[in-house]
Amino acid sequence: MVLAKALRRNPRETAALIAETFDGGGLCAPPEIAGPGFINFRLESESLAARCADLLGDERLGVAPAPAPRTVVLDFSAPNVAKPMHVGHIRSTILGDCLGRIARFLGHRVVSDNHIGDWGTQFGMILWGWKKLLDESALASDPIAELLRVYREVNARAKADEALMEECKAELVKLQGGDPGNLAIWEKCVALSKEGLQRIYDRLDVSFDHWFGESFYNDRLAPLVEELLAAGIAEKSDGAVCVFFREDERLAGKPAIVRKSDGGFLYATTDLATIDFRVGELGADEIWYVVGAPQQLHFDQIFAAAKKRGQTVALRFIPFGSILGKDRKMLKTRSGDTVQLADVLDEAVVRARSIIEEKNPELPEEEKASIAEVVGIGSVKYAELSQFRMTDYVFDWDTMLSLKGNTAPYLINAYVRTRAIFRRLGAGFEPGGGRIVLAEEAERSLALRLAQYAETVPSVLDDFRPNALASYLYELATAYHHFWEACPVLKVEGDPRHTRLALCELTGRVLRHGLGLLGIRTTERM
RNA sequence: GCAGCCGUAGCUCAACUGGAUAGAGCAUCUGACUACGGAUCAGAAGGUUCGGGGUUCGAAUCCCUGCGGCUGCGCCA
Repeated sequence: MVLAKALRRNPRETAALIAETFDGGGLCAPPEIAGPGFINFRLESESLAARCADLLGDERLGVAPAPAPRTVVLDFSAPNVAKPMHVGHIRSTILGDCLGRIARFLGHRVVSDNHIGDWGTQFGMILWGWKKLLDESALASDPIAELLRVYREVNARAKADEALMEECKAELVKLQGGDPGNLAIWEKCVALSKEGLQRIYDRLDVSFDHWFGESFYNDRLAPLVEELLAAGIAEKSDGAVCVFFREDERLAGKPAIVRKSDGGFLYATTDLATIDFRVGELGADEIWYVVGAPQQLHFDQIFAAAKKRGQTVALRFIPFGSILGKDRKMLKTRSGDTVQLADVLDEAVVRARSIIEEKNPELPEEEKASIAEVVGIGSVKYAELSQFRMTDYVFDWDTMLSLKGNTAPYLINAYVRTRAIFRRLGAGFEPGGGRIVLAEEAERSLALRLAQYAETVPSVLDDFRPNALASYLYELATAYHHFWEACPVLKVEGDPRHTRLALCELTGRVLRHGLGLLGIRTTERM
């Protein structure tokens, strides 16, 4: 129909012409024309069966590597130092990690860089609090919690006390001026925070190639601003240095400030310096920013400024919406605080554990614990990845840990069932154990689904939609359950048995692999 | 005020970027089992895709407009 439109011809006639001249070469039956001009190709069972046999021998499960691999610097997670990660960081961390896994699998060179907020105004308050409010023993037992307590308290006090706010600013100025005492405290804070963050990343199975935080760029900022001024890209305005975008209708009234009137720099400055570094030192062809949607304007400005400087690197902003509570407001605890990521993970594991306890109490303790970890963390990740990143979504334990529907437990369970067959069989899959003959409709539709993995995985990167992969896996699991109901495996013999074992084996592999691309582990039992 | 994102079943979400009768899950109702793991499956019901125009063979999707929600808008990050 697209072709007919371009040729300005009748869609049905065009379709008929194509259908007549098409030679399926044995792959599929003669095409049929339907509706306003659709052409339906029906795969022959033999070619579909041959495809399954190929997939069984293919570690990549049919997914072709990208024809033109790129070097992608992936900017995600990026929490602030001395503040705990809260649920808002969940999306960036999980989405970014997943996109990195998929890009790597497709053959791209992915350099993940955790651009942590380890420099900035918040350190004025932290330094003041460190000196006046710090509880050393609390710091020793739980550094992150103590840093948070201090930060919150100073923040609350400073809001109501202008003199205190000035003292905080003075501490910041000392730090920025290189005061040894403040620098030492700052370094200690950063080190402690990194340890705490790493523990969460370990649990999430997320890792980074680099942690080039904001402070890494400190001595590159002044020269950058001078260069911008010299090139006529930036200009002075009310004492500050700004980049204006007068030629751009949308950004015309919204300059990016790269140096404050007091001489300080801002995150726009850092972000521009960061682009230089990533292109120059990391060899980036593309930079992907997995950052919340509210930062849209900021990235529009940064990208426009980079373009003015002649940067040709492909800059991609990958925004996402907010996580809401059941009241449809930003997720908060009962006491009104932001919800901490570590608490979310703990609760997910506890809830998963109690479900396992109920369903399968006879499993060994140790196995129960590890299953609970996989299912709990997997559920949190899957809830995130299974929906379109831009929609604000409602955080709901019962939905994400449900054993039914589009959830991690359902998918992991489907995988477990594929393994159960072979456990019962007492042996692994034997590729030479017979012929694959797709006789039943449930076998055919499952095989078709399996063959579609090849096209589903690359499509995720078209618009950065992991939910497309999630939804494929869910449909695969559903197809497998239909097959399971309709086609007994171990009660038949010969080719039907081999065919069904092959389908179980392939389904298991695709589920495990696909969940792996989402950053979710599987278990053999649950 | 200006800009961005969003608005789909009672609820939570899809819809391969312009295609066929808009699909799932939850909740509701009806069925199947002494089960190769029922942690399952079959079925029913549920819709003016926020309203109104437009573009075309064809619109949830693109354009215009109104309404509603969220977010951002020169010296925080």
